[in-house]
Amino acid sequence: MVAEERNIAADVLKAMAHPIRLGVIEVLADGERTVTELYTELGCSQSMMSQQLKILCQQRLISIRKEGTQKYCGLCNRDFLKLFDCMHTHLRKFLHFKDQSACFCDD
Amino acid sequence: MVAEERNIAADVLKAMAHPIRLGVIEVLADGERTVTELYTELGCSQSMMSQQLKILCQQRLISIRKEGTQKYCGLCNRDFLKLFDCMHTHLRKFLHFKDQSACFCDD
DNA sequence: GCTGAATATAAAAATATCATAATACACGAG
DNA sequence: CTCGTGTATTATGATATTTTTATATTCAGC
Repeated sequence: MVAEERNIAADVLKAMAHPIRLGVIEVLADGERTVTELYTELGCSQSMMSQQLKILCQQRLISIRKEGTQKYCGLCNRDFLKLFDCMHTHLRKFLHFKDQSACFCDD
Repeated sequence: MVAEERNIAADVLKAMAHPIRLGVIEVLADGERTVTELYTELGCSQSMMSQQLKILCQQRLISIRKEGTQKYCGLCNRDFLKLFDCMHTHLRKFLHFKDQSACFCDD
């Protein structure tokens, strides 16, 4: 990866690096949802959800289609779902270390 | 994933979501490096690198071992390297859409 | 103990992100 | 046309990240 690509990749990752936005991706893995369904299911305000969806959409992580007065959101790239598997494994290890206070760093 | 896990996962992703930190992971995929090698290879200041390495280490993405006056950095979890494959594919699509101005969003 | 190389920390200014509240827009039903 | 529902935008303050500069620490060799 060349430097410019890393800038773009960092922006994509940044778009995923938020609890609500991660939640959206996880929920959408199960299939399309409307905006209302998303903010109800994830327990945040309508405004908050709208803003987070915009960020995900700008990085082409989700797509949005209009149907009447509602909008349906879906995943653009199911490939990134692999991330959740890696993350699960990582968190197990990470939390394990946290419990044991066995840290590689000195913080 | 439950809400608390998503917070932690978001922190891990945030640690990756930076051009230099992505570069570090990419370089370390090839094998251990000293701090000096890293900031030379990636073209940033020593101080900058030291700070970024700390962030990666705190999230257990890299490990650091001391040897004399130097420190050697290595990957903790090669599993996340899959991300670079996903990202490559994604960037190809993303840049394609950018070129074509065929955007799902209205920005 | 002194020096130099490798690395870490602190402080600070610029910028970005987060979260909330208020308001605006779009559209179908009646 | 008006009303209600679904969604978007804007403004704002609080907080966090980024980057640079300056200084500190650590340790091997002399």
